[in-house]
Amino acid sequence: MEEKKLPTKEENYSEWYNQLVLKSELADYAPVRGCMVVRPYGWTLWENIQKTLDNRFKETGHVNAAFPLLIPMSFLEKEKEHVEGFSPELAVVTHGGGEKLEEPLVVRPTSETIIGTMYSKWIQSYRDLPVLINQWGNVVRWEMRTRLFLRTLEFYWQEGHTAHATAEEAQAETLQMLNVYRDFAVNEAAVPVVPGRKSETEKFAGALRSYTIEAMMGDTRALQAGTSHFLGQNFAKAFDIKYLDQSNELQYCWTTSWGLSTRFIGAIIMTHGDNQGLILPPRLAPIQVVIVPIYRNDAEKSLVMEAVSRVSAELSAFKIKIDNREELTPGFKFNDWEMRGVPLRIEIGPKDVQNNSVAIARRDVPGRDGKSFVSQAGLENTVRNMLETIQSNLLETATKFRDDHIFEPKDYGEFKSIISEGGWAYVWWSDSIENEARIKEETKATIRCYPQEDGQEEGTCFYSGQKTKNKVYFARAY
RNA sequence: CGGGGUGUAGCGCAGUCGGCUAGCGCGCUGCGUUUGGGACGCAGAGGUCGGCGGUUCAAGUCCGCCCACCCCGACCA
Repeated sequence: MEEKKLPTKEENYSEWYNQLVLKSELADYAPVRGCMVVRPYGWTLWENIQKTLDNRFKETGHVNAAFPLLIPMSFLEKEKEHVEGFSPELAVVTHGGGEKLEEPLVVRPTSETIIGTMYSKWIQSYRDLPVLINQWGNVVRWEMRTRLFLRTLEFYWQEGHTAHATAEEAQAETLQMLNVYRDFAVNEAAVPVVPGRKSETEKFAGALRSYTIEAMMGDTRALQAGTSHFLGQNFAKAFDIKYLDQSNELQYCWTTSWGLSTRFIGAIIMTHGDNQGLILPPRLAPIQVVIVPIYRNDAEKSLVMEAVSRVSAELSAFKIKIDNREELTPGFKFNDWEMRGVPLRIEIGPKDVQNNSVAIARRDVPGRDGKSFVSQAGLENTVRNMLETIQSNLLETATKFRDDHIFEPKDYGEFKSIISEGGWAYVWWSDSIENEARIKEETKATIRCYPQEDGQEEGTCFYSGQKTKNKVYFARAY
């Protein structure tokens, strides 16, 4: 069974990641370079992410809508920084219906421009505000180097676009949605993240301020797992989004945008996966419990299957899968479902029927230690408790891993060895675009975020030696 | 776009000082035995050797051009 074996995580991280995505049947390569086919197992995971996030969006007053895939080129050109930021990675449609188009259309890389255009029509009065709309969809960015889930030419995401009467309200929305992402990452995906503000160089093209949740992957590299942008009045002015306020004066709106993509699936894989394969957080897993029946002959089979259907009925509150494939041995199935990250496995064999028990194995605890025998009585509670234990254990393990790899270097020498040996540097930093660029050039590390605004304490910048109130995380990133 | 690498069965590969009918492992199909940690036996199916051109009695193998993909950089959610 050479084919099912994964490269080890430690020896070849990217190969491990790639094989894991392919073999667990989350995704496959598409016949177009850099594009990805999300397979049913992966898409179900994405749907669970969607449902969870969508609920949070609704709870915070947002509604969903759909905007076009194709955007006139001129729309993008209305905001200078925006078009400069995105033009290198645009896919452009030049022909339609067999004829050359008068104006080329771009396949949306993000929808600020088309949504802004619509908002300028829809918004007239302060009574129309705020507008709180989200869109689930796909976008295309012509990236040079791609990687399944992490960076593909086409990806699936949600993008929220809101318009407000005041800067304060828009800023509050930006931070609220950042917090929705943070909460989702930590409490649903068990991915510990550092929320914070992006540096000037790293911010979104056209934004006044960008915020991010940064996650640490199993190789200690950082991943931007979700972003929320305060766009100020940049897009409102470019797209003429204006309203009459209560004193009958014309004002520009303040807008925000925020997004989280299928990249987050990559974050889950790289945060929790081990040498055995995926480990999916119970709250998002497409299959939470797999039941593997074990029998030697028809007599045993009918006894066992009878118990299996009783147990599965008992567990109807969970997402369960009965693996009744006849042609495969139990041992094979154990490994198969472990590779695909199913949090709990229940084995039911003749002995269990006799003892009114089941064998239950935790994916997050490798080997025999994770396996125990429990009574069929009260199984629903047992399973619920174990899933919760797994969920919190994953978060705990990932948080410890992250914290163990964050260091506070005193000087640039220490900084360089931390970055090259694998870790994040948490340092005092006095803003300097030139110094930031030099550090990136020399170490490949970038500022991941400013975790706090307006710190009270003061320290000495590790690079320039100047006094500063800001601390930042530096890391190599995906 | 720079540097490196690979294209031979669904997947992973061997075969490359030209040579006769192109091979191995896994997977796939059928039958039988198996089944509590990646089962075994027997019998099968499956290939324009990435493409085009050249050299030769003879090309998967040598030469030229092209194409695709992967890895490392610059760019990015």
